[in-house]
Amino acid sequence: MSTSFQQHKAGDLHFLKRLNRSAILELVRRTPGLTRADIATQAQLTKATVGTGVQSLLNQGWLSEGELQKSSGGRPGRALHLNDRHYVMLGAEVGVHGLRLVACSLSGEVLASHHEHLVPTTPEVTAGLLAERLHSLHSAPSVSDRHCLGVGVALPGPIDPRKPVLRLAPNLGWRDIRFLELLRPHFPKLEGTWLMDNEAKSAAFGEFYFRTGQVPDSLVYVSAGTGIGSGMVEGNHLPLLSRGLQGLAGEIGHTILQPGGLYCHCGNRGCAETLVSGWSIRAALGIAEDEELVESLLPRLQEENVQLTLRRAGEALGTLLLNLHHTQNPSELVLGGSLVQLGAPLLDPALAYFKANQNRLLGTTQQVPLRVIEDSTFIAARGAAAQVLASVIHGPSDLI
Amino acid sequence: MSTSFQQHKAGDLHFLKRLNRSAILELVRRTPGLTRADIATQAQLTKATVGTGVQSLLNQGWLSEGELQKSSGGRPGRALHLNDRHYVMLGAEVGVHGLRLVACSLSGEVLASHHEHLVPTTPEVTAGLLAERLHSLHSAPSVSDRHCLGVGVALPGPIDPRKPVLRLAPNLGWRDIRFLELLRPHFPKLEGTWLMDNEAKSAAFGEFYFRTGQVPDSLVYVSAGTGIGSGMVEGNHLPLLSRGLQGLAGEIGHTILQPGGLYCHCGNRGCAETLVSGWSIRAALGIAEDEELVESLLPRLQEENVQLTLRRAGEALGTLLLNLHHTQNPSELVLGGSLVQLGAPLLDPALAYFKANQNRLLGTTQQVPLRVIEDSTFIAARGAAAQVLASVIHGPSDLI
DNA sequence: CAAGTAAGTAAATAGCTTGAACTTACACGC
DNA sequence: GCGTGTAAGTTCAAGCTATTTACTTACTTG
Repeated sequence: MSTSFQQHKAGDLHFLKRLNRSAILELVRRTPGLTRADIATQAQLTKATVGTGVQSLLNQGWLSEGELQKSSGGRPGRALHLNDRHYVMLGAEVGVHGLRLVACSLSGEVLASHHEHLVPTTPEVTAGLLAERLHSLHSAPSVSDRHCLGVGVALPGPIDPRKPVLRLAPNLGWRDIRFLELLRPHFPKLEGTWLMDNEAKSAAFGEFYFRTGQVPDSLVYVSAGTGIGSGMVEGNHLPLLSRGLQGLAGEIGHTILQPGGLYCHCGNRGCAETLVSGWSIRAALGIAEDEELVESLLPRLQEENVQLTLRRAGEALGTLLLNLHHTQNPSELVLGGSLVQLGAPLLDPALAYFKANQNRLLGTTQQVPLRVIEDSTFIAARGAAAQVLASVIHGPSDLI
Repeated sequence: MSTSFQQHKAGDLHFLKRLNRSAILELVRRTPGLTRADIATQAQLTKATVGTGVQSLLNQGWLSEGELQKSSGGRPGRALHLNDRHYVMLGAEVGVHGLRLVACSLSGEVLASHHEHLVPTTPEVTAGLLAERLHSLHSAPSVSDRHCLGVGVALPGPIDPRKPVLRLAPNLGWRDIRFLELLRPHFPKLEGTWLMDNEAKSAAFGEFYFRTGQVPDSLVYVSAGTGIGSGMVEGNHLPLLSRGLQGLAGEIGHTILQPGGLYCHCGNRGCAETLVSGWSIRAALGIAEDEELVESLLPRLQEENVQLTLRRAGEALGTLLLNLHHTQNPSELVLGGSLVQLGAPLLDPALAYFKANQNRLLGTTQQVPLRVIEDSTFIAARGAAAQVLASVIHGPSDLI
């Protein structure tokens, strides 16, 4: 269960037709307002092919026609946009501290959302509750009249790359859970794509896929919360999300930053998470599990030991970012997760370290764009919805 | 200049035809001995399409027919193989200590090779010498009667992902070199693909692309020599080699393993290369630049300080491997480079650390295959040749 | 030796993109 | 206000590719 679409080795005429439809849709998605003529130029197709392709996408509710462009001497072209009123994707995140749900339009706009706190419990109970909330969201006023493309679920742990199994979620206490199998029976009628993925990977995918205009070649999302994870997306036309052999790609919280350092819950020594993570900050400052970490720390940011702890964690985070820079060198880095809300005491040392050291090797002045997401509440859920959309556009669906 | 082929967003009938030819060729390449019927099943094409496709590939010298398969009740199928006698690719590596060249058949067999030592000099002189050697290789008895698909060059530094520029080769003292532009004028007649890439990436690509039978989903090659670099390849049908925004993907020698540690030549502190690399071992043991590192160390392996130095370097190497495991989690790790020749004193601690700690997080017993290449003299050059082949098969060539 | 089975080939058919001609729609100059 | 120029978008016959169906080939089994 993933977003690595069958690289369709070969195909027939129907396959070619679908490929061209996908290409047209992707072009308009990435560059809203394109005319048929623009598409023909960019996709290397003839006007005729684009014309019929666009017509069928209009009929099926994927695209809508907009205003006329300004003429540049001849007949003005008609702008094309995503039809943002016909389809909807549902996305959800099962986090350590609660459930987050969104209903998304094709362009990534959040039509409706829901967030509730939840103490970690069994997969079955969680699935039941999530199903209930999904049903509510699906019947919300702005959602219920749309065709639903599917449901994506983001989970806090590594996913098997070959089958939809959550291998481990240390902070939920789950292991080898086929979460979709618990969820689907609650939706006997809802057709469409069902998928699940790691939360950092879903978030990375969403941040990449819903981008319009200048799209980066690759993007890494770093999720800093109870644990630290990352996801990398790459490849413009057919975005690829690496999972790795065991789904461990992006488990950067368990890269070693301090050989011989403190013991991590995984059993290794000196993991990044022993230096920067929700749990290590709790441990350093003696904050109990049942207290909200961010809420209890925000009033205490002036305390000296809090400042010191966060500065050290921030330096480790900066090192982690630099190591990603020298391992995957993404075109854009995005930093999210609940720890971001701790603000400057944590982030300033991290960003300062990264900015000061990223160009040492090449000696250039080009800075890798690094974006900090202040409120990442719904980022992973929205990313899971993006994965649903991508699986429909690039996958074997006959909706296109 | 790279191996990220235009993801041909869309296409016409001719494009589809070419796609199917490529798919057939790739299938036979990966699984020699396949029959037309097998191909039809695996590529989801009809017998008729496969028949005409195979015929055209036979005519063009890509495939050859082999023996009849054993019948399973009906007419036996005829085995298909790569025609390993018609084409040739040239690959070269410009290393810190010399030039390595190979001529490769389609299956990756080295038909002829050449290795010579060379003290670092200017790009122009190097290109002139390499051109001379390439000419010799091209006119070697087993090579000259074949059609040459092109030339690939592997270089010891990061390559710009958008244009064929070697941005930096610290150990050669080069910066921003358009090496192909120095090389091509020496070959007024030789048509075909010309490309250059980082040596670890070329090596990774070759190890992945020439594999037959069970092909891993992804592969990381770690090149341990004067510096430390890596390359990752992913995606079975259309192998993708990530370079990153600035070509820094795989510069794992400059990931920080020891915050606040020794200064690296890049200006940062605690880079992996300060702990494990040709130059850091030289520095630790006082071996001069003009001595061959491996040759001078092999007789001294019993010395206590040598053992200690190599053990510490080995532990750092093990950490590096573990960090790759938790960042990219490749299906297979391959370790090459000149330092491998130092053998057990360096490798044992590295492999032991990696094996002991790779499964802590998931708690499984599945071991990631880790292959050590004893003699990696021609690995990168052969990989560059593989990239030439891939660019012909997947690129816009009309040879297929 | 006949029947059965599966691989591979040949010819007619269906479906997609193309190319060229055509229509539409605006801008510009007089 | 009108004619000309330019470019967007549409229409339809033509060309090309994969498929479908029927057929031939070639070996195994009873």
